[in-house]
Formats: sequence, structure tokens, C-alpha cells
Amino acid sequence: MMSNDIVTGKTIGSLKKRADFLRLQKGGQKWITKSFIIQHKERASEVECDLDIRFGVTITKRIFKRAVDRNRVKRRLRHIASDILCVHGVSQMDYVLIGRKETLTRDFTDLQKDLKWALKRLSSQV
RNA sequence: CCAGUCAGUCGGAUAGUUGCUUUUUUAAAAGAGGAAAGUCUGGGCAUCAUGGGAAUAUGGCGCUGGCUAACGGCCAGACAGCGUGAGCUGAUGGAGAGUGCAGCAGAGAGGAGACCGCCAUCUUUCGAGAUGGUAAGGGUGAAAGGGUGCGGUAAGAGCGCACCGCGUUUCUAGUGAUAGAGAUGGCAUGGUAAACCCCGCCAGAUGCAAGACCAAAUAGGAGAAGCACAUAAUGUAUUUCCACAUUGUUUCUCGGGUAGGUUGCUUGAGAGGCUUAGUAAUAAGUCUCCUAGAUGAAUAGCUAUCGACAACAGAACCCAGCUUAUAGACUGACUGGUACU
Repeated sequence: MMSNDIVTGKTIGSLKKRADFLRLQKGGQKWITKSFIIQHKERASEVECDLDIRFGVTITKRIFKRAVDRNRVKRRLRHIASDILCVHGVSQMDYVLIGRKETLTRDFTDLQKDLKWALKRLSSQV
């Protein structure tokens, strides 16, 4: 269980169930950047969870054929998510990041910028 | 110095900082590979099936000896082929059990055959023809029923002899594959088994999403207790009444096993050093060490220096191998060539 309450006080954790991912895929709002695709939705009220924010990472085998690439993309997305979501994320929200081809090659600072911008656009939509 | 062969090692390093997983002493320690890959073999482990044995079918393996838990693996050797050489390559049992296959060419393709030839006799229009013998030479073909030489003959021929090859057999060396030597036969026995097949050996099926445990929910089930005011049915031999049981309903318990959770899950045919045995693979003894265990899934981001554009590539139950991918760096032994001493 990941935690980073030194910086913000918000707790952050990962999505565990396949059902959660499907729920976001169906009803969640989506924003596409060059680096990745982000989906978010408010958590269902009946779910009992201590965490403020939850997120997951999806990497398809179709885009990244080799296991080395898949792992690398997963790590990069997970890293920026834990850095930025706990500052800029909204409480009681679930997020899903989906990897694209550019995620592997793009600069790390650009990835961070993209995520911040995407979060801003999503919150303005709500 | 150049070219090459074999064996082995490594697979970016150091420091800082932010963060992740596991363990426990809550602060430390440990944290992807030589192939983690392909899932191709052999095992462990688990469940299911199975009285024991043999045969058949199907599939696999196939020179000899050794090693190993086992193998289709490894080591050593034999034989054959390739290379100037160090060395490399080889599914390498059986074609005297049987069946099959071989286009075209060619006279003839497996107990064969005579197109051009060669020789003898006869005929002759002197061009040649007929009959017979023969297989040295030519021609065809991937392959022509042993090879070379001498004798022999009308011409020839294993027809005879010598050497080589082949078959049979004896002796010697070796655990053996096999090798060497002698005797003898006198050419008969061509290729293909990665064609069917024969012989010998091996194999029950499914894979950790195996399996085990805890356990909301739901379907159907078992037991106990309560309720039955009223109504109906069946049973307790028969009729009436009463009572009881079942069918009803409620609650609880058992059982069940879904979602979910825990476990299997990493101390093992383990790694390293030394000694002994062995050419070696390996074995025995002894000392030291504990070295990922996640489960939407941990190894990353940034900075600096060196290096350099640095490959192939990411554990998912575990071992022993095989196969495939791999930039580059290094070590040792050896071979061939060139130059110098």
C-alpha cells in the first residue's frame, strides 16, 4: 500500500479489482494527451475505503509487445501519478492512466506537464 | 604482428537525493537473467484414474563405455566425412524377414543386356550382309553387377595369378564400439529405413488458474425447537373421537461452497572455498553462507563524474538440460602465416 501523506495529507492507493477498471471505462470522463489517456470518475458511495484518491495503470499488449517496454511504461506512469495526483488530484476520485506509444519515449518533465494539464481540463469539465 | 580454433569470465561503474516491495529488532537489511525467453525434453510437487503381470496400438529414442534423481543431456572413446592445421560435423541398429520406390536418357536399372564396336565362319553385286562368340573400348545416366596390372585368347572374360576391396572364419588387443594379423572363398551380396517395416529400450492423464484452508450471498438438502385459531389429505387393521407423524410456516444449527481472503511460495538433486578419487563429466568428505517472492503485480525518476551511444532482454511453483537472441570487453591454451633474433 503506497502512501505519501508527508506532502499533502491526502492518501493515495491503487485500484485492485477488474470491476473498478470496467466502471471507469464505461462511465468515466476521458481526456487524451500525447503521452497518455486519462479517465476519472467519482467513487461509488457504497465503497468503503480510507484512501482519498485511487488510481490504476493500464498497458495493453497490443501496443507494447515486449515485456521490458511494458514494465518501463508502467513504472513511468505510476511514478508521475504518485507524484502529482496527491497534489493536484481531487478527493474521492478514481483515476486510470492508459499508456500510449509516446509514453516510452517522451521526456519525463513533459509527462508531468501533460498530467497537470489534463487534470485541470477534467476538473473544469466537472 | 596478422588470420584462426577451443575453453572460460563479465554483461556499465561510483556517489547523492526522492520513491516502491518483503522481512523483522521500526531502523536497518535484501531486492530480475545469462538467457528470467521459446515451452522443446527429463524430474520434483499436486489432483484424478488404477488389483497385478504380459501383449498390442500410438508416440519417442537408437555406435560403445561412463556420469546423473532422470533425460532426447553431459564426458570419454570408436567409425565416417571436412579442414594445411589447432579442430569441426554426424537420428551412426537392421536392406540374409517382407513390401515398396527410382523422372528423363539409354540396347540394358537388378540373378540384366548388346546400339556402335571386336573376333571367327559363310555368302558377296566387293558397298556389305547372314550366323555365332564376346563385353576390353565408345555412347547414356546420379548409378552399368568389383578395381589395377600381368598372363591368357580368334577376340575376350575372375577364365587364372598378384595386390587392393568384399564375404566367411580363426587368432591377438580392448569392458565394448572396433582395430590389427593370418587362412579361405572366387564376385554371388547395388541404393533408399529423415519410405512402410523389423529389433531393442522408454512412456497413465492433467498442470500452481494444480491443490488445501477460512468464508458474506444464493439454489437445493439434513436436524432441532416453536406455532397450527381454522381447513384439507395420507398413515397408525376396521368405524367414531382424541392423540401423534408427514405435507405448511418461522427461527436456529449443520452442511454447502460463490464473491473475497489465507496458503501453496521459496532451504534447495542450493551456492562458494578446500581436500581426495577420476583423463573428464562427476562423486565423496569438510568448512562457510542464506541469496526476489510480488498477486492491477515491487528494481524506478533526477543530478554529477568516468565510460559510451552500451546489445539481447523483465522472475510469477521449483530444479536439471536443450534451443533461440546477444553490442562489446577481458583471460588462458593451441594452430597456420610473415618478419626479426
